[in-house]
Amino acid sequence: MYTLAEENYLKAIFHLEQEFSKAVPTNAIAERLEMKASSATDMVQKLSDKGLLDYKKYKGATLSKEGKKVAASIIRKHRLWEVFLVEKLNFQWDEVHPIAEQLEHIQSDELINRLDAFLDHPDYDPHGDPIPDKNGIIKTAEKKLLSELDKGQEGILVGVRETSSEFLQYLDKRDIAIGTKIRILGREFFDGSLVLQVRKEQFFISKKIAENLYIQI
Amino acid sequence: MYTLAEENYLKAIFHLEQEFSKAVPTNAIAERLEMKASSATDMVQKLSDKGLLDYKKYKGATLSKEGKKVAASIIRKHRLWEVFLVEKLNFQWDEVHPIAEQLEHIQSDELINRLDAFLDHPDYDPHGDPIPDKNGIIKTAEKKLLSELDKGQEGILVGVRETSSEFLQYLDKRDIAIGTKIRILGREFFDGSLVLQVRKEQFFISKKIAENLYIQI
DNA sequence: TGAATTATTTAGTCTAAACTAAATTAATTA
DNA sequence: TAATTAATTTAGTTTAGACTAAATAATTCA
Repeated sequence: MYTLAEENYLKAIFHLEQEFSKAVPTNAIAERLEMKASSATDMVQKLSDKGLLDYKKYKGATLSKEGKKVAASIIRKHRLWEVFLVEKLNFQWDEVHPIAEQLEHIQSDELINRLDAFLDHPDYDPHGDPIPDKNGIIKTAEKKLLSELDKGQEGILVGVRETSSEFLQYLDKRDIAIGTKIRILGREFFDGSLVLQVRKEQFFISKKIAENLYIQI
Repeated sequence: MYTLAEENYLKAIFHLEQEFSKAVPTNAIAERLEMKASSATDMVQKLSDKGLLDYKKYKGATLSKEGKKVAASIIRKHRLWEVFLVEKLNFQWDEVHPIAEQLEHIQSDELINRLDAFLDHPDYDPHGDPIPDKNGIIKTAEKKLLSELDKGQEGILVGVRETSSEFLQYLDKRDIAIGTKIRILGREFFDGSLVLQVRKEQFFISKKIAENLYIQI
């Protein structure tokens, strides 16, 4: 088994690999985990020695097969617990992250299998993120950022990139949730802001908001 | 907040206080936690400095008011999670302890309050142990060890002292569970063994078994 | 391209929480 | 009660995982 610190590093590197689509700099890892760069270097070297990631000095780190497996299992646990918190305990979707952040480290395969069954084998967490299966396979749905759509296009909100309370409450306030249909009525070139049609209403949203909403067309 | 180690010490001392009904020797704490005596001494001194327990060198430790509160809250969490595991995830009562041992350290009052409500505010865990309320109050039911009953007496099994898998499975095999009615048909003075009536059947049980079953008359 | 800047690593320190071995206090027994 | 044994504490060590400061490598830009 792995320590809490090790698990947090593996998870962070997993997420960062997707952003970078290449080896992740130690600095990025440190920043993500709110630690000093030297701490990240230390841990990356340790995880590399353990075979959980491939690392060349000054070149950044990538997860090994085993590292990916561990990271995916932590993410699976995190997202299943989020579903539990929202579906069963009636938490709001903006409240669950910090609690799932703790629950994801509970060690028991049996527990997770049973939780998965209890929740009816969900495919997505409350933010629209896919839940890896037992083997760590993540189904990646076809989706685009709202900011990439053209005028006239429409689609369904299937996920959010940001998960801060502020952002999620912004959406709640406007009754925009996973599953909401959105059409682009217009776009402002100067600042990238958009005019949307949602149900019978029109919304103005900034580029920053549009860059944090995933749409399936 | 308290560290995992601190929480484990407080919980252990809480339980040991009930066995000793006086200050708990550091050695007993070390034994319970499977650590060396010197480690227990260190931690006891630290917790004493923090005001979580009263401790005089060579005299053992007792929980302070604050220490009791913290310990009770951990035990509350442990027992609520056990109910969840058995009632919702269909675990057997002999499987839940090690998982609850991890879950009890999750920090979120909101989570525990909602879990409590989701479970319909249970009063007892699957082993018959009372669940402390939010304020740490534990309702202690009137109960006796089966080994203390006289011939002819009868009562309901309301709890178990041992919670090892072996013991709980011993009971499962004989269909003895919390709520089962038990009558003492006879007792052997030589070895303290008992003859019981359970439903239509007779059981012979050893003194050791009888000393681990709590009965309400 | 070479100097300046930025990123990364190395070396050494700190703390929590365990340990071993030695010292000390308390309890037991001859 | 004195001597022996048992319980407990103290002193010093170890490890994980953080840190700071200094050194080194990579990148950028004049």
